[in-house]
Amino acid sequence: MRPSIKQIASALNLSTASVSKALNDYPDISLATKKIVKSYVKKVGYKANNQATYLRTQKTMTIGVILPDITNHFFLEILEGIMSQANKNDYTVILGHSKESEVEEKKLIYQFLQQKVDGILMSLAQETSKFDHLKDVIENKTILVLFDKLARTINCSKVYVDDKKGGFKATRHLIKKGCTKIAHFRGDLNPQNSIDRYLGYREALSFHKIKFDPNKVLISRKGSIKEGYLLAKKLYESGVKIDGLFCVTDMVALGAIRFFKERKINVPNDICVIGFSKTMVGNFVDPSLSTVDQKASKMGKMAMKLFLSEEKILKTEKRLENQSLQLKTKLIKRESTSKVS
Amino acid sequence: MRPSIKQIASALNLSTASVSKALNDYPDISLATKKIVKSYVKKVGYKANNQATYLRTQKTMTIGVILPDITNHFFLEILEGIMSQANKNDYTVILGHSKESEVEEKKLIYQFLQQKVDGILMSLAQETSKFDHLKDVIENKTILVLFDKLARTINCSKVYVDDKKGGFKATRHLIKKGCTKIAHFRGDLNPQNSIDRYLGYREALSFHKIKFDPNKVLISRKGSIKEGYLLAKKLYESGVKIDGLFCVTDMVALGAIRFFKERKINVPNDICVIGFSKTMVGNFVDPSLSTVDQKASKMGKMAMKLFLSEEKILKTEKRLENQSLQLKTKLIKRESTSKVS
DNA sequence: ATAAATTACTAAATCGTTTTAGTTTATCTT
DNA sequence: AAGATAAACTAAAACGATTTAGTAATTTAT
Repeated sequence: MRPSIKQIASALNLSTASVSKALNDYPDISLATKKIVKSYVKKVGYKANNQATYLRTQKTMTIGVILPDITNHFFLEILEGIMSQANKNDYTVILGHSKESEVEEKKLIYQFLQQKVDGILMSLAQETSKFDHLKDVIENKTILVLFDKLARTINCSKVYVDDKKGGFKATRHLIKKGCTKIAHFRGDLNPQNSIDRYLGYREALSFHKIKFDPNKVLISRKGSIKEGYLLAKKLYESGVKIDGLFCVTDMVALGAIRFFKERKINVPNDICVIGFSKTMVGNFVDPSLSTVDQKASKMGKMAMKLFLSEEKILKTEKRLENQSLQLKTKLIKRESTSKVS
Repeated sequence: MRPSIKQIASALNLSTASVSKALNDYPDISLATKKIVKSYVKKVGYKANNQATYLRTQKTMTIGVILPDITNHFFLEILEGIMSQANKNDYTVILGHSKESEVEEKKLIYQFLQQKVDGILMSLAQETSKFDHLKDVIENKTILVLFDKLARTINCSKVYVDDKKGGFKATRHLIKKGCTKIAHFRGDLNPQNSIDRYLGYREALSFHKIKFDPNKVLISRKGSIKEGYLLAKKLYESGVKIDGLFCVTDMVALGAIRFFKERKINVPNDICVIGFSKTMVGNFVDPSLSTVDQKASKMGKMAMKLFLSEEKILKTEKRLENQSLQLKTKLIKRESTSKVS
């Protein structure tokens, strides 16, 4: 077992206070003893016990991360971004998986508060509609950073993507490829993201003087492949003719493409299809899927950076001061829209 | 801020000892006071401070999980399995990402030991060749459970897949489809997994009286899509004719298929291809990829269960007693081998 | 009626650190 | 040379829980 400060102190004929101070570079310890302590500590492999340290400092050097869907590559890239930044700054990451459930999300938050994490970085579950648990985080003087799916009304740091502009870019891309009858499979009404993408779609249409047709807009609630397939089928059977399709997520787009393939409708020549999110799969399917990159990894990195800067302010000024950050999207052109117009 | 036991004690005119005992159902506290304490605690929302509790109990109720590649869906399914079990048993999961690097792996282990996790569940990085850090885990009386990529010589709990049988099944499947000239893109020499898959391949060949041809075996070091592509090219240009291909991972298989597509070689009719691991993508590509399912989620679940049973023994008998578990694989037949023989 | 046993509590130590408020010794002023 | 200052340490309290050993009040046994 690793030695404690007490054992080190008695081995070096010093008080525990001096050992602790030497290790933390207090000015009232002589350079000579600092050297002795540090070299001895290195020799025996002493490491401070984090839990004990917390008791005095109230800092655990851990953050809690809650993801709504751990199997979604988008969130994993975010996680990757968070973790690499966390590591650099000696933070440990506790992971929670809300499975898009509000109940699980709440449980995780209270578990994390009990673990005394220094901050919680999270994306809200689809379901989540009440935000009391988020307020509790702030009331516990724990830093809260929301990313991707967030609550506008909560007063905390936020990182999100300019979905409207993203929707605009996707739609404009289809228009530039010569599409004039562009459908949109939008997301549910609840999370702001899909509303914004829809608004971007509308804006691109009106910007290019294309008349908006509500019959070309269908709602996907779950954003699954299956739903994409079914919506494409529904649209096809309704007799509405299209030559372009912008889907709220890559998964929905993949489902739609699968349907078109079955009906021998050629993508991109008959219909151009574009998704949203740059999921991994999109690169491997045939045709490869054009999409809008949300820069997931950067999002994670930024979320962690916002946490760090808030932590700094909290330390010096004893108050939470938050900041918001909007990231730009990037159009990824691939085969599913590579029609020559 | 949440109240401490001290505040609760003084509010109820009790000692901190009695409050603590009441909450932990000690027999020397009357039922009446237990009721009073518990209802009061519920009212004010008291939750024990985990860090403080640890100091006496030496239990943090956290486990550390180290994954070599967080972007690999296989490991995420394992993580999912671990986390759902962990949640059920009130454990918190700390996540580490070794990025297939031995140095990072070591750093994470020592970070976790410092955090005083109750156990470490991990899969080794490709690179890892020395195991001193694993021994340190055990010496610190911390439970160690290895899964997937493991070190045979380390005395700890293990969950792994019967790779040899898996390789056998994959190869036999190709043979049943009528393939007689079966190539194998095997993994590197280091991790046991790829050796075993290779041995399964050999065994299936000899079982079906097909002569082994070393020219049909190529080594993939990184297991990437690109490498699969290059190996297929290399084999093709070497003039060796094949009608079946078993790849050490799905990624390698995808790369190979990409090459065959470019050369207008039809999969599965000209060459049947099968991968290993059941990654997500395999289901979406065209043709969809046959593979060997490693039951990742179950693996995670089992890893956590082994931890829990070891924890139980540790608590009662104060010693580490480990256990190993081998899981069966499952053949997933899809389009890439759907030739009619 | 007295000793023994039981019940229901509490005081205080403890876990491993950090930090405040001293204390001792040496050094500097004037 | 006496008082002030500075340097280099230490004692002890504190963080928030758990647990051992002990105590007072009540009940039981003889």
